Amino acid sequence: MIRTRFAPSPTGELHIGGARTALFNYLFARSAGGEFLLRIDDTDAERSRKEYEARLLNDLHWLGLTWDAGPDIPSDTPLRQSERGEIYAQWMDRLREAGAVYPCFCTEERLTSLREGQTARGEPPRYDGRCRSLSPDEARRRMEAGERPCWRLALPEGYSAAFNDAVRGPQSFPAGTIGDFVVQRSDGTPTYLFASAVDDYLTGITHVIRGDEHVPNTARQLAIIDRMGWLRPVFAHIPMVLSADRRKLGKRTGSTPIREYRERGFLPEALDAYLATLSWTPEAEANPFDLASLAASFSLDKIAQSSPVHDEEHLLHWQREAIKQRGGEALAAELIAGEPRFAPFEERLAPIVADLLEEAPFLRDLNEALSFLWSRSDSEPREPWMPQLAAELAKLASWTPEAAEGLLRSFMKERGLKGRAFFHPLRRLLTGRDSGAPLPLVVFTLGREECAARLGLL
RNA sequence: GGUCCCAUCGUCCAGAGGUCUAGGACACAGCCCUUUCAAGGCUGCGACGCGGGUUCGAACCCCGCUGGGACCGCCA
Repeated sequence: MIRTRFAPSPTGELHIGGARTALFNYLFARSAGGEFLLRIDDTDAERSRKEYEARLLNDLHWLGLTWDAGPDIPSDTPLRQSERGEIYAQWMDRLREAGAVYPCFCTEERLTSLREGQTARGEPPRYDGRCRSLSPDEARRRMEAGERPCWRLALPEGYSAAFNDAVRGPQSFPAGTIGDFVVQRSDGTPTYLFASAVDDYLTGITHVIRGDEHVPNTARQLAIIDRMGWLRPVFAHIPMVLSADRRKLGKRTGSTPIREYRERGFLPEALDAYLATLSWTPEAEANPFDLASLAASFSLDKIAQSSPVHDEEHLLHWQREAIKQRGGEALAAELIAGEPRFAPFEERLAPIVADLLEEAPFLRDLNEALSFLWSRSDSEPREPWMPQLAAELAKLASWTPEAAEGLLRSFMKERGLKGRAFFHPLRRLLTGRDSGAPLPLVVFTLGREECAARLGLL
């Protein structure tokens, strides 16, 4: 059974890059009839915040993603790393028993100057393995004296890692590229590298789909996985989404939180459809606004290897398409839900909404564009022919947009009025604006009485 | 600096040696439609980074260069 996971750290809000990683994991799992897990990687107690976790879940839900296991789903196995301390401790013991790790007493200062020296000499900065040669007795003595070491994985001599990436193909890391890395901090908590590998193993993750900034980590995690003799998951590193300045989409560089797009009125299906075009394209037959359809079209080997640039213009395009997709009927209902004053026009609202949504990509625009329905502008000048028009409108046999249009046209012709000379003052009076939906639709939506009232008949 | 990755219109994607005088979408420009602003329809603008190979033939394969990016934490 295919099983994927999205494992964000609750240290900030979900943004485009994270959402896209989550979506791809979701899509891949669903495309294979597998499971999608949500795990919270909060081993960094200092930076992790509970409120971010809640927001993460909220945003993910809003995007329409569902998971088969997650921190909000009751289970025997907690999916929050901060609650899995005992599990990591157990596996750390195994690592220790196997002699795969050693305690390191190096100070932060030494580590820093070590790095600086290496960098200055043009060497790759990495731990030099000094504490590896510490005798067990010495190590015990220092621990008993109160020193708190961190624990590093003892990389085999000449360790090099190779794996086959599902999107990037064969990858290899020459020996000597990485040094003995920390698996457990001196405060006893596991590092991401270790906790993540353990969890992926324990939860049966078959495919690790993540941003390609993690490629170097894979070599390290492979060292753990191989040392423990675990079955390796398939790794699929997807190109990171870049901001317009072509930098990593980070906290600082133009990474608008998903929450903000939501607040600005974007539709979740618009976000999903947009996200799906970043390094991937759904097949032509797929409905980009439907996650199931997207999933049916998804495949890892169709993911491009170059980094896409986040472009809000494109997002906006998908928003336009998505809102059209929703249709006048559904949108009219939402409009009323948000603004009760639209209620009186309920049964005539859909057509004008359908027309308007072509130019108004957001619900709030629709709201704005239609506010004339419940707010009259009585200060507009009335033309002498208006009461007569109102009278004819009142006698109209059937009240439909088509009938209204027919009457408007013939009335205009009979009076010898030119298009603009007729429509413009009418629009001003009826809506208080210079532009908007086609007048016949405006008239139809307002209704007989309201038209009569505004035209000065009553 | 080291390691790894990437390289098609301004942007997002197609393109898996001939069907490519490179296709679509967004943006932009023009035209049409039109009571208005839009939308829509049509047309246009616009790219295989450079240099070498391999091949009868290269956007697609190889090498080099250039450019861009990521990573090198007791962050994830």
